[in-house]
Amino acid sequence: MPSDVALERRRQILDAAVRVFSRQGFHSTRVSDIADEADVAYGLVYHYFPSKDQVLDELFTERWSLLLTAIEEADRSELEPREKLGAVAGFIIESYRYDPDLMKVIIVEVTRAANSFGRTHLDQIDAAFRLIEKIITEGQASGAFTPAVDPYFASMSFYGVIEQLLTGWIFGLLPTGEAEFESAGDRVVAMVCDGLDSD
Amino acid sequence: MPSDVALERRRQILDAAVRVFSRQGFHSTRVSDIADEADVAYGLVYHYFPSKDQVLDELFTERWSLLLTAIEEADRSELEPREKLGAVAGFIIESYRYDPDLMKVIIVEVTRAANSFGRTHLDQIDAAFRLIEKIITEGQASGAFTPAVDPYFASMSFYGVIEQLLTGWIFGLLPTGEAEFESAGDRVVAMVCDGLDSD
Amino acid sequence: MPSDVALERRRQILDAAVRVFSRQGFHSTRVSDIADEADVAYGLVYHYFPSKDQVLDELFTERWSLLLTAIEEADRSELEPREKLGAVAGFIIESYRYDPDLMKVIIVEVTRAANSFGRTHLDQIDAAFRLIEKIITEGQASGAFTPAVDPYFASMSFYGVIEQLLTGWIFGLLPTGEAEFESAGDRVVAMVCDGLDSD
Amino acid sequence: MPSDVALERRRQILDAAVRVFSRQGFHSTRVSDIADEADVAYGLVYHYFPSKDQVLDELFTERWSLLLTAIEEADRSELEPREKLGAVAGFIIESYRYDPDLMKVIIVEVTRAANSFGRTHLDQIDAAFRLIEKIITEGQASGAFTPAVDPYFASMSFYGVIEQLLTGWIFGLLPTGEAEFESAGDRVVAMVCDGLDSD
DNA sequence: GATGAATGAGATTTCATTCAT
DNA sequence: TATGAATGAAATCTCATTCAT
Repeated sequence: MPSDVALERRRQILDAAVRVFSRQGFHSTRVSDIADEADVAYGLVYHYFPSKDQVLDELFTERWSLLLTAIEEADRSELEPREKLGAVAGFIIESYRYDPDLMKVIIVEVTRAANSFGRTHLDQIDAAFRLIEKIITEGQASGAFTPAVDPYFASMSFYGVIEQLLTGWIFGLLPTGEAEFESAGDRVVAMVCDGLDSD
Repeated sequence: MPSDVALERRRQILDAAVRVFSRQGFHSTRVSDIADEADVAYGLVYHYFPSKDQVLDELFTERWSLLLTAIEEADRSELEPREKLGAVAGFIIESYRYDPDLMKVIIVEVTRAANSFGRTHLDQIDAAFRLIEKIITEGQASGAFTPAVDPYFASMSFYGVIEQLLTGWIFGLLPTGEAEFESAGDRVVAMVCDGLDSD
Repeated sequence: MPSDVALERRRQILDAAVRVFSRQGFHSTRVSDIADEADVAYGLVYHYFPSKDQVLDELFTERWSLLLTAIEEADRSELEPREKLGAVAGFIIESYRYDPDLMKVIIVEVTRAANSFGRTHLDQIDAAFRLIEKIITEGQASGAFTPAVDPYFASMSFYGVIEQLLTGWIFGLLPTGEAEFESAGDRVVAMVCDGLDSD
Repeated sequence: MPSDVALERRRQILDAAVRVFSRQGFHSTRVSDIADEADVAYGLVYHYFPSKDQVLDELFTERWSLLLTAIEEADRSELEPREKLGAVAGFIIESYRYDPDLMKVIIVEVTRAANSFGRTHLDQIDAAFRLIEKIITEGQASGAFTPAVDPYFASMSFYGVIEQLLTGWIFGLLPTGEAEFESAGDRVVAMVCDGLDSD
């Protein structure tokens, strides 16, 4: 039963880790950087986490489980299929708006890291794709979505568009700002649902 | 004027690097691993490349410039806009089919590596997005594509779908095989151009 | 004037330390291991002992002073010289029978540790050799023992045989059991006093 | 096929390790101490040895295998049983005379280290006891030695006396010098074979 | 060109000890 | 007395890079 102050310290370290991982990347971050950023002693990081890897693992899992919950909720809602996708996109975009550093870390260090963290968390990552797939399958059943596309492929495409959007923001290739964040969800949904072709 | 045998050695080392980078990831790969895989002496790697980073840089640049050329060629062709996108997607998919290790390395180690190689090569990466954007802009001008979407955003979405497709293959989430490679380009184009919505 | 409960706690910690030192060796034992084994809080070890070294120091001194007393008593007794040596050997063997972990710690961590605890406690160690030497010298004076051997050398030899016996038990090279413990003292004395040669 | 210079470097490091292990003890020796003493760069130690432990392992095994060979040779010789024991004692004593640091390291860090190196090398250690046992058994068969003592116990006793002698030298409790080294073997044999009792 | 030994800066991790409560 | 969080000084080991041959 960890005390409140202990939980606070963990949070302090996790938050600091997000900032330095985001700034320097996981591999260029030394544990001492995390400790310095958190303004705690070196060893305290190891008091709370067994390893540097575990810090990232926890950051990822914490946030990703929220994402899974959000997709499940969208799926269970009374929304139209297209709106469900909008809710999912909106959640991810809001996550970025709220804590861009954390989302940057997740996208840069985990979801494509096929030889390290991505492999470790593959089940969790795929769980999101499966949940989105479910929304699409239901949309196809209801006639909202075309049956012509494989729903799992469509799920990955949808996620790919969102991740590329965030990547654009991270790299500074796409503009950020209130207006952008507001409209981004709709643009993603329009892109994926309406497609490029005219008419 | 490097001799033929020298060029062969360079190639030998680059090809070996692709294999080990793909297998272990860039950070887990030691220079000695590259040398061992290439069956050359340790120091020879440094005879041909100034650093381990440069090996990856060269692998990326070599392949990415082919991609840029391919997109330019597609753009200059007489194809319909939608077919031009199909040509681009097809080129990337063929690249993966031909040398999955190399494409894995590029996607895993470069295009999202916002704090290292992705940042270094951002201009080259963005150049691809700009070329694709051009195709889309022209498609909008000709009436083939809807003017409702921002062409640069559409370009990134298009690329995001392809990269996610390859990521699915890399992680083993999507099936690979002749049939899949054959149809993949069309599926990407259909996804991006027709969208999910029925009719 | 430490309270009874305080003395109990000290004992609890010392006894736990014996078990973990014996099991893992002094260097592989963390202070937290001692605390865990003793079922007390981490910091309490430092409440009772100034350092981890001091715990071992105290374990050694406590037991070794009993040994010194035992040898002195044997010397002061009315026994024959050979029987005095038997009493000394018997005491050490009984010590092992009674608390093999403690004797293991003493032999493994102290009496040969020429660069650490053995050096620190050299006076106490040598005091034992001197007392045994005294018994032998008296035996030589009384004609029981041959004057041909240097009594200090003989003392060390006698102790060396006993320590090797215990080492054999510790390593599992020599069998342990009631019968072995019962006969061991006589066998040591026979070895040292009668020698190997026949007749 | 390591080159001559490579073998020389290994030797240089091993010899330096003997000196620092002997001076400070294994646990108080940092790898940098070995490197400094050998006058080589830090990393070179790891170029030749996978770990600090392996350095000690090699030192022990190298010397101990010589001891095993020496005991085997003594056993195979035409000497009387008592003289065979003298040859064994003499070899160990000469080993100490020739390289006291190495023998100190072996006795202090290995042969009693029941939780670390002693356990690891138990088979090699016991092999020595078994070979000595064989000499004693043969002595009993020939009538030279009394059948009253268990030969394995006698073997350990014999070794215990020698190791205690060396321990005495190491601790400075027993005088060293040419005369002592010369006579030591005979004294050990006299002690073990003739015993303490007069006639 | 080719070799692989040599270098040493740093990274992670451990853990004895201190200290605030 | 008792607790366990906090500290930070090492220690081991890695490995990119250099260099002598």
